[in-house]
Amino acid sequence: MQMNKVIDILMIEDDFEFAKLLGSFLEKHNIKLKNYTDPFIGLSVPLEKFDLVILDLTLPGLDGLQMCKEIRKKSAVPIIISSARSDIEDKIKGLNLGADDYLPKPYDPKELVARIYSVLRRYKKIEEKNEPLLLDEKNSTIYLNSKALSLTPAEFEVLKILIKNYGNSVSKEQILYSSTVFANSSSNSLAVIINRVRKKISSIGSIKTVRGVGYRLVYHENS
Amino acid sequence: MQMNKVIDILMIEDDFEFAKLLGSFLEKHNIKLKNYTDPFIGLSVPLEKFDLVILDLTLPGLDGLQMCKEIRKKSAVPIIISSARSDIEDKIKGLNLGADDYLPKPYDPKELVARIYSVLRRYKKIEEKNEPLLLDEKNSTIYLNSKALSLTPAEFEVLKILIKNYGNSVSKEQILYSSTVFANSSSNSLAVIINRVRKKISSIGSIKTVRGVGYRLVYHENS
DNA sequence: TATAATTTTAAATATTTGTAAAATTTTACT
DNA sequence: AGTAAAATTTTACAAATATTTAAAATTATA
Repeated sequence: MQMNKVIDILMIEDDFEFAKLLGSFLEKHNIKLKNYTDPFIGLSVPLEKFDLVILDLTLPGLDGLQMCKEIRKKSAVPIIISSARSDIEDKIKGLNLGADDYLPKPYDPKELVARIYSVLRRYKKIEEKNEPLLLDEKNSTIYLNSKALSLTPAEFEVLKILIKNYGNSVSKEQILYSSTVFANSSSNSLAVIINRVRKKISSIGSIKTVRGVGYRLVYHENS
Repeated sequence: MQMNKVIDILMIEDDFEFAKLLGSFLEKHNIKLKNYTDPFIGLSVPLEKFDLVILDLTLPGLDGLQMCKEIRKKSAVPIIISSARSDIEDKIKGLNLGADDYLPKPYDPKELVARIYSVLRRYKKIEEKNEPLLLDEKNSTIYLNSKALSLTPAEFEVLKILIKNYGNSVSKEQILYSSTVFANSSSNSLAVIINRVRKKISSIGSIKTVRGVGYRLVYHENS
């Protein structure tokens, strides 16, 4: 996996030797591991310095599940629980307390790396959404600079397809046949709707016509 | 876990009996499972209808990893790979291809449920605390921001169906035939009830009309 | 049975989509 | 460049569909 940025991970694990070994392995994968053998000290660390937390369940003095709960109270940082207890109930409790993954010990460190990247990929996807038009299909809503656009159903369908095919042009037929909304539409009716959508998104982009074919969404330079 | 909304899951699994069994287990946890034994048919399904995909790795005719790749090409839908192959290399490949989790078979279905919720929580597909409308079917009550809404029987039925189908639109017929409350209703009577429910939930959401079809519940942005 | 609450009906209003004609832009040809 | 044909856009209005209102009918409740 291609990665330019070093990933900072906080681990709470009382087996110091294991932590050291794991740390040097992760280093090769662009991951910097900071381990605390003492959960109380680990908890006092500023969590925002880290991209992810690896939590051992069998900690001295404090239950790892309890710790997971404590972390979730103050932060949404991704958590991977790792534990020698492969008890199903522990797994379920851990995941329900807000952990993102649960990895039974012993594990192959390569799997840990894959899971770290998987969790972070998931996490990032939510963070980085800087497109001027944001499609929320479940809510049938399109946000223009995080403000909901007021669109009629037909307008929504058209813009939805254009957003989904951003970067490519879309044929008129592709739009017309995409939804029952256009069940009895002539192709001129589509032109009318395109015209109306154009006005509504004019502040951030435009719909270029691809003559003889269809349309293509483009954003303005500074968007 | 308290849950309003039914979670729609697409599964690609050639063991039909297993799928059936799992489906009825998940049902108890508010999860609706749609299984396809044929990966090619499964791939042709509109992915945006589903909240998550469960993928079996050992499929006839097509490699599961290949399938994972195909899905990722067209969608960011969460994917959990489940496989009898507990080979580390497969795990790593799967996770690196964009899967969100990898669950070796055989697994406890309870763990699957926990992992489904964990993945969806990360995707913010499910609102943990801020679900503005909470359905309590046993007590025939709907809470708006934890305050009981005053609804007539017909209003309750309508809103219940809309909440349960949050994310999808519901046809007028589907509502009308759902309960004896509407035994002798014209479709205009439904419009009147929708109108009244709209007023009651206006602070946190709205009911969008799907022209020619029915209605769909949506929540406001800041809810 | 009377009263209140709820649902239904029907008519008025409002919104969304479709149509057709005019205006504009693009293309290809001279 | 100039021009005619084709494609696309715009406009204004018509048609279809959905919403709102208020009052009548029904149902539930005391």
